[in-house]
Amino acid sequence: MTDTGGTDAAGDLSADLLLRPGKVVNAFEETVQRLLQTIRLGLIGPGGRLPAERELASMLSVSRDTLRDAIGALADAGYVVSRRGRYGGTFVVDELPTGTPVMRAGSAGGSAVLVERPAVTPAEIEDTLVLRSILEVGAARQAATGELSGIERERLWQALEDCSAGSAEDYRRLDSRLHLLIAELVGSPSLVPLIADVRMRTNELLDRIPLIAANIVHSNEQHEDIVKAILRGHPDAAAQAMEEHIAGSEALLRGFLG
Amino acid sequence: MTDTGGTDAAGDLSADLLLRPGKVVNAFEETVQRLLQTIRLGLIGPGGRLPAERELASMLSVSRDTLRDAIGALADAGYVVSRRGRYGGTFVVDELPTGTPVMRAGSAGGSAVLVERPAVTPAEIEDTLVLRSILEVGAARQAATGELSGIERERLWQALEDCSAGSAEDYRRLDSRLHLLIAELVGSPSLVPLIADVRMRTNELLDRIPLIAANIVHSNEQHEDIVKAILRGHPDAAAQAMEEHIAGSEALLRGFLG
DNA sequence: AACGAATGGTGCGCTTTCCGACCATTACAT
DNA sequence: ATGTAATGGTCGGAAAGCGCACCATTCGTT
Repeated sequence: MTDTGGTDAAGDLSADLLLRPGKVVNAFEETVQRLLQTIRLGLIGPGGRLPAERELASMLSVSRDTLRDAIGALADAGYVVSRRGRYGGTFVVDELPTGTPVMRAGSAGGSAVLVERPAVTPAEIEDTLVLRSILEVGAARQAATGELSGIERERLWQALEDCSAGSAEDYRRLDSRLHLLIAELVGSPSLVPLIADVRMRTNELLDRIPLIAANIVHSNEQHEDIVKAILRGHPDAAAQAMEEHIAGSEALLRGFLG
Repeated sequence: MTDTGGTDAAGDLSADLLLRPGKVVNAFEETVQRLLQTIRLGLIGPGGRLPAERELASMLSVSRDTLRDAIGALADAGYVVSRRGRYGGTFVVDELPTGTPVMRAGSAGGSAVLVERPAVTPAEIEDTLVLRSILEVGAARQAATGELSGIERERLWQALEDCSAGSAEDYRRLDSRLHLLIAELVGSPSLVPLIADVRMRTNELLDRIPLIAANIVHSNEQHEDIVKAILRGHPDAAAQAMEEHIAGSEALLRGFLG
């Protein structure tokens, strides 16, 4: 076992918790997950167009080949379609496939396909929910702390209205969009990917339980409380509203999956 | 520019904020940073021994070659020494080198060395401080929420005492250790690397400003408040104590670097 | 109808990383 | 002394990823 040395008396600590893989696996799967995030979290909606391959590869710091492999996997899974020629590009399909996709090595040719995710442990559920609470509540509080420009206030209100007006099938995506916008308004670029990631994990859990119409109505009311608190600049109120909002789906998830 | 599609009216959103490189650079530099974290954050103290190369490579999900390159770079920089033979291994040196190390391509042979970090932008400072506030305050609150075992309470108290008793030169490391232990006590494995990372970033900033003895005394008093609040199970008190603690170094950093 | 620009599609060589096997060294056990 | 187990050190082939150049297709413009 790891020995933390003798200079200080403190016993062996959490060294193992830091010595873990950084990147999930390889550049290819990493890229697939990234693109899946932008699609499933609604940052690029149905019918929307992805940046050109060369530009996108540059954004993600991967080679164009790797990016094309990832796009190919997403195309096979039915998430995107590519058209070439001028004003062509890669587009998100109108109706997204259902189910929770994850990667598996392809059976032939060296490419890969998307398959169902196997299972989820109670520990992973708890991990996700706790982390989500910390990040989202903290983001709401910080968003209400800083000054917001007129444009930002407008965008926030617009996202709230979209979320209320959207149909049930669009709800998950529009909801993610609103939460992600709040994270963006905090003004800490590092925060956005973290919340995006934890929301992806949360959505995977939510996909396993039924969607109840009454919950949507309730969520929309809470969204309004959150947005109002942020716009008024009340950090504690925003944090509390977000906490209650989070607690709702936490109870749901613990009830169905715990 | 990215078009988010026409199905919903919401304008183009933060797509760019998600489409960014995942891993910092390559496996080698990633590994160096990881090892540097465990050393500089005090998870493995001076004189401490790293896990065997084969095991460590497995932990970090990199090949043994890459790991050895990273260890070699750290050895060149004076952080570790390797001894071979039975009961040998790679050990952290007794006196850590000073300065803020970062990677640069080696001049010969394909290896690399550690050099000084160039600069830091105000935006990056703000990003780090905001993220730190969210994570550390949230962690303190959550740590005070859950039940703690006797062993955990003991470790927490021990870390607090170590921190108070440590000399000025050890303070940064022992301080990080205490904060990281709090994160560990939350029980959300995903949280620990996040706090470790934001602490590394914070420490890099703190290394640029003078260390004042009075601040250490003050910090230790605040540490005691935080730990007591956690042990007593008062989430709001723990959060507030942590917030005040954070605010201290925030003011310091903004004053010197802002 | 012809041209040009933007885009996806394809092929090739180079570097990095990975994987497995084997060698060299050391300290403890016998 | 001898043996053995655990460790760092070294080598060679395989795979993944990268960077670049070039091809093929489709649109708008002229």
